[in-house]
Amino acid sequence: MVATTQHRDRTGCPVACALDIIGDHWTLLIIRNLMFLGLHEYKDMLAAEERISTNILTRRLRSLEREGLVAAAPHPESRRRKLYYLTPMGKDLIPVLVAISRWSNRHMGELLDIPPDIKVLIETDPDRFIAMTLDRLDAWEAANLPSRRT
Amino acid sequence: MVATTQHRDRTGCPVACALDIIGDHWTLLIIRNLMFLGLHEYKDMLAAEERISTNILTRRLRSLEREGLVAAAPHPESRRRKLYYLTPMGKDLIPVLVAISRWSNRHMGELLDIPPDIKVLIETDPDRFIAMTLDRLDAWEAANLPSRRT
DNA sequence: CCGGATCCGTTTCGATACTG
DNA sequence: CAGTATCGAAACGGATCCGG
Repeated sequence: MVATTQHRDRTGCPVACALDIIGDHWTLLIIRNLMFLGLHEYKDMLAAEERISTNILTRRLRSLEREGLVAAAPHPESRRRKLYYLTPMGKDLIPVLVAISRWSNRHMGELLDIPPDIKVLIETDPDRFIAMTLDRLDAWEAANLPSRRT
Repeated sequence: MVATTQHRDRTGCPVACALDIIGDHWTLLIIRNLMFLGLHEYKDMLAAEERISTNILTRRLRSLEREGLVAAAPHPESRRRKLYYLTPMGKDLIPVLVAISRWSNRHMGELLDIPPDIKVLIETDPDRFIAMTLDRLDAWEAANLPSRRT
């Protein structure tokens, strides 16, 4: 059996430790799917525009579950499907994603394709954007994870 | 000739675009070396605790220069050595690194090994920590890149 | 001595076909 | 439709070699 992600014996550096968990091409994209794009199912993420392949998606989801950033609940419509969602530890990455987005907006703005009002909001009032996003996630959880409403 | 980093034809998503540039295991560590650790030379980065290997370091430095996050100046003591430093675009990643560090502090605090006062500062007043860091970088540039003092 | 390029064995990734 | 098996492609890691 091969571990999906063995921690490299990195160091005590906060950046290095975090990168051991989120420092690959796909992990933050999955977090983004769950945080901003409302993609909570395997098939939805497969269909997302970056074209992740099936084994990679499975591997990353398992890794994220093991690390405690993502959890899965049974799907109400099917025993096989699952609803993936961010744990508090995963949701806590929102400032990272927002910082990354702001950097992209500043330095490769022409290439990007996001709604202008979001672009403006994220630039002028990132804290409000964060609060709105967290509210959305809470609402989703209240609607879809009734059993573990905190 | 093989490109050191071919942009994957990702999407217009700010997160995806940024990850095409900074989304690998080593790039952000090199940025960290330049931003926080004062490691401005090839040999210093090689000696840094994460043990990057020579070819990877070279490849990443070239990639970062090509992307415009890092630049190199001639070393005053040797024609062969170079002084690597962050461009404005590279320095602009500081909120990203700070956000990552804060996430690490919150979720894997016991594992980390950073000075307690820095840990407290970065948690209580990240903006001040950022300002201090940028001041340090400016001072370094004024001392080491006299020709391009802006 | 030092930056860094090259070669090569090993590991990881990724696309596709396939299974239950 | 979620997840696995397979296998070729790419990335990594380190030793070594080169040029100044």
